[in-house]
Amino acid sequence: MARRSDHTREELHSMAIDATRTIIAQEGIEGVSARKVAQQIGYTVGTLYQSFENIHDLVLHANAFTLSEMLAELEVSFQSSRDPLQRMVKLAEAYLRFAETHQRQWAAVFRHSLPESYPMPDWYQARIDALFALIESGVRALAPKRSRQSIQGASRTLWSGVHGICILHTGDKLFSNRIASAQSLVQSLVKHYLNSWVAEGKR
Amino acid sequence: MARRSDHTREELHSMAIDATRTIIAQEGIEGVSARKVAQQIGYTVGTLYQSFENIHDLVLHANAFTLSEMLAELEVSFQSSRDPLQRMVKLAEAYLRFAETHQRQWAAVFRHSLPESYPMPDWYQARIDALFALIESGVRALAPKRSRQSIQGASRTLWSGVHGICILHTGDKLFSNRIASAQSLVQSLVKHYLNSWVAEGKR
DNA sequence: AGCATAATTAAACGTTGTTTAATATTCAAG
DNA sequence: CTTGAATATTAAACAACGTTTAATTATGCT
Repeated sequence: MARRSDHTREELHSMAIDATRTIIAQEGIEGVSARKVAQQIGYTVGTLYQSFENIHDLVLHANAFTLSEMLAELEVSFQSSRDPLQRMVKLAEAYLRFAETHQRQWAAVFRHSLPESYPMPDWYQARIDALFALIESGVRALAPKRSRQSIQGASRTLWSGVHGICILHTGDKLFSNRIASAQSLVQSLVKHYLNSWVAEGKR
Repeated sequence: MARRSDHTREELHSMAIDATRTIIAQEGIEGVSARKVAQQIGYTVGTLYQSFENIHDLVLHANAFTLSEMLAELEVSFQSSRDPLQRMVKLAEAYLRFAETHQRQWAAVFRHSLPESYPMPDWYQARIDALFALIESGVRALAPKRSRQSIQGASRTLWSGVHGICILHTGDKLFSNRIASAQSLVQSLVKHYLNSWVAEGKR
């Protein structure tokens, strides 16, 4: 039996999250189970339930980690270009690249649905907000004069679109990418949408 | 015990699909289970497994039904306007409206992931192809001179975008729609993207 | 009527998330 | 130190899940 002095509560917590992330990376989110995680960290399920409310809580923590990783990469890409439009293209490409590189982790984030009885925690929502804040700042640079509402709308429209391409690209096989690579789709979307949206603002 | 003369194989098949659709509509795809479906049609699980390979097969049939319903509605909307651009806007709006109206059914279609050991059946893929064919025909009307490749790319880009908006809207985790309605996002996406894409073809 | 065929069921298996009571460990007070 | 309260950990249980099995029941054919 593992002794309680072997690991602190905090250590246990992060060990479980790490194990969950490993399982997701190897088998996808469907492969995650309380028993499997427990076994991987050398404890039993009961101990796991001392650190996490339920399995959703655990997966949510693993997914939050993924979101943070992604945000870090996006921020690097964001800085990689000075031209505002090019910056948005780079950002979208980085988003797609992350989805491709960390397919299962990324899928876990956006496929995992929690029961309506279990509302999304604030600390998790904060990650998503940070993501959209980055996008909005990029869009704002393209049209500094436009209203906050307008910028928010364009950001959400654009990023929903980028997100949609990533979903249909990585997850399902809605289209074979022999015709057009996902990257070219993303480029097409960002350039054309922002092109017309910026022009609208100058009319 | 239900007698086998009570219902033909075909009746059983469609009874099970109907029951599945009802459960999805009421409780979402998470509420579907073999036992629940079996009980609702007055048989036991074993009988269900005589009509369907596994639970994925059953859900797939229910989802195919949903896709057909959606396609029918989209076709009506497609005809509702003569102007090619307006037609695409209507099409996208109809897609969003369906996603809103049949939230759980629509979510079931796009959240259900089948194991990689179980490839998507042709009859299911055919539904998706029909959907994209409709979209492509609308895009082609906007730029008849452009290459098949180009039209396919634009169609997929655009519809991935529309799809993404619907996902983030109905899941409504990502943004509160008090700023901009999903409908306005969809309109914005379709108009601006096609605007610039069509212009590019005329350069 | 009787036999073969097929449909249906009840029961089982292994898995899941979660809870429970019992046990083991820690920590503080005497 | 020892004892006792507090807590961590475990093993076992529960209900529900997908799926398979053997046994039973209904059908169709000769």
